[in-house]
Amino acid sequence: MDNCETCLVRNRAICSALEPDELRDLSRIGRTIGIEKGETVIWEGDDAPIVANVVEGMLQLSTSTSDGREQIVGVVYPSDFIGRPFGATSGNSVTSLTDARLCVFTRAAFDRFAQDHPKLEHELLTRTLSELDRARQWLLFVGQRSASERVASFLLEMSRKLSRETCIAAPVPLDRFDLPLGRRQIADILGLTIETVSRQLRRLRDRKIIDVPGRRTIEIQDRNALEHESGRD
Amino acid sequence: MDNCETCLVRNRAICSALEPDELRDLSRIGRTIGIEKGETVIWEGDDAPIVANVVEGMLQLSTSTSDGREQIVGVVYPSDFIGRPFGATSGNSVTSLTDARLCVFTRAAFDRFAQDHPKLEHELLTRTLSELDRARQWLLFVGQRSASERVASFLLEMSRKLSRETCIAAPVPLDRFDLPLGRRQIADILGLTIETVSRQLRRLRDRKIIDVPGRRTIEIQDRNALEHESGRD
DNA sequence: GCGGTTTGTTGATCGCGGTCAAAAATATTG
DNA sequence: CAATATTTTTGACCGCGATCAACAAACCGC
Repeated sequence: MDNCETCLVRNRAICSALEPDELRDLSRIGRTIGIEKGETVIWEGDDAPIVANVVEGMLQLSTSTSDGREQIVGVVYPSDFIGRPFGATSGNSVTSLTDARLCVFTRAAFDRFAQDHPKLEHELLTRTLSELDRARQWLLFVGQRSASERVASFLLEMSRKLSRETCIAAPVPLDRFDLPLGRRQIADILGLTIETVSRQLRRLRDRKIIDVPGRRTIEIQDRNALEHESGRD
Repeated sequence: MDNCETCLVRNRAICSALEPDELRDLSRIGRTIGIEKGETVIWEGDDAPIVANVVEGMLQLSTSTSDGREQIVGVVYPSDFIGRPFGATSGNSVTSLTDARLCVFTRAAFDRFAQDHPKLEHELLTRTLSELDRARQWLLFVGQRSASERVASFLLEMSRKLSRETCIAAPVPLDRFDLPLGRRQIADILGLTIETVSRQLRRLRDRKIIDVPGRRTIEIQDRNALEHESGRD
């Protein structure tokens, strides 16, 4: 791998559990790759040969029923870990929503490395436990939230995530930002149709809670109202 | 703890990763308790002081929104592990759906034990990864399945689970069984109302796919048709 | 600039499953 | 066993969000 010292997610990814010399060993078995929007890096049901850290970008995890319906089961951001170590086949596909960069390892090499480094395994365990909690939060979202709540929550989440990425020191949510996703992708993530997303955005605009000057630009005009709409998570 | 050698889940719970002497050490810090139907053993948001193996019975994991709506995010069976080790607060409540028996540990003692036994941690990690997959399957269920698919899947699942419990050697699904749950609980698990569950059961009965001789008794008359209704998972 | 394509918006309609209300079946108690 | 409480079934109705269809706007190559 190129250079862990300058890595954007050095302190937030699983690597943070390792000492400098261990990190060097790990870096020997990995490499970073760039992937472009829309690419699928792991296929559901496959005995996926890789695992990876997300360095940059935004990817979706999706599962589908035998008759073709698809459900987004999660979204991952920089410093998140993707793939299924330790033998089992991956239960979901991983597709990039934006251009992205990953720090990938062959699963075999990663598994071996993990077995020898309990600290890494422990870190992976706590992360997986958190991931499980997030998945269950998502369940609440999909199972209980109305369309308007979903759209409002989504906008707030994006406002947070986008500020985070640009400036680590000051995670102040942005009131104006460009969506990195199209309506189709937003709709998929929220489990709605693009028409419903569009209508909800218009409703929020009519009520002067947000403004949508360009199709991809969002300006939050009344944050409190938006939080209220979201069901105050 | 009383007696790990005769424990019903000795070979299926996390304990299976341990050698006899290690198991003895673990057993020193745990104890089995009986709980009755409806009891909540872990509260959402609490800094839950315990973790446990399920020995007998069936429990639900649930999360709720700030405004009171509740979502069942999982169901656990014998040999499953519950609770949140390593410090974080529990993201969901755990409530027994039937009378149950748990093998409980204080979280502090369990955490310490796990740190000293990487094998146990590894086992816990692989289980948590599987649990994550199950949660994401559940997401698909809640997000995409129609009421009839949900009810059909549920009946098939119960038919499998109930046979498993009675006879480990021959996991042949039962065609006739008593539901351990009332309509209210079934509805909660499936994310439906009791009325809808009732109507779907009647629809299946009318079509001679199942029979419901007593309110809690189910007899599967046409398993293929039922599988077809379930969307063939 | 202009056609063509993709992406997003708006409108009309429909169906699933929720809600409310009441009846029926079953459990529980004295 | 009657009397009450609880659980389940059934019916009537309604609203949210999907679907289908048409239109508008941005993007693209030339």
